[in-house]
Amino acid sequence: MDERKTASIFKAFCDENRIRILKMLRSGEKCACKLLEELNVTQPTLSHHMKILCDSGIVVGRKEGKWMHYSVSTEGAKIASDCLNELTCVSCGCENKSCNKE
Amino acid sequence: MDERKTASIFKAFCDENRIRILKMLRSGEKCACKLLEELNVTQPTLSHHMKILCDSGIVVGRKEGKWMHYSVSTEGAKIASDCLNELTCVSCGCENKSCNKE
DNA sequence: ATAATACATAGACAATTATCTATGAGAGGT
DNA sequence: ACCTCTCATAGATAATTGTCTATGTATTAT
Repeated sequence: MDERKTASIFKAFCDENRIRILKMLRSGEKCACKLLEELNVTQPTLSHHMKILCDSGIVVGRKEGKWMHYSVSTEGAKIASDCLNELTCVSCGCENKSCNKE
Repeated sequence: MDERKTASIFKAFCDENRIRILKMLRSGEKCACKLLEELNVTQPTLSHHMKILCDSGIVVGRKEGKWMHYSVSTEGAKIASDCLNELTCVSCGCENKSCNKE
């Protein structure tokens, strides 16, 4: 995966309001209006953050009538997790410095 | 962990040059001068990125004479990984929406 | 058809960040 | 003591990002 794409994935996690949104989504799918109630931002600002979260693949949206329901994407989360592990060599499980050698 | 701290951890991963640096560090500890050779940035810019990486806990520095050697912190990487899993509920291993309910 | 509701998009603006040049600090070599 | 080398810090600047107001687009209710 290229650096640009990797960076875009982790942008999901580097804003305080987006972290708050993700925490709210841990308990399951939430309507945008519900998220809006609990964040001190305007509706367009929430929309902006949801776009970043969806673009990163971490969150998926589902339209239902007038409402948008957002939830954490299991697949997106796995990709992010794998990506982080690959970058930090946690997953290899070895103490060998030569692992992951370029 | 509060949102501010969480965001600061993941800032390590949301810049293309920092991703490149992390990739270089996968093969083990590297001198700053070595990293500088492979990145198209000036020395102060590299220094700036290394500070962010160290502040996030993902990277640790070791001074040796005139040189600074940087490497990925296994502990920092584990914290980041746990943090990501907690945020995206990957680690719980269940399909139950009620898990992680706030 | 009209109005109301929920969300997205456009554009402006302020805060943050990435980058640079210039300089400072510490370590070694002559 | 002086110079050189490596890295950090300070300050300036441009690019990016987060936020707002205003407006547009669907969808639903009357």
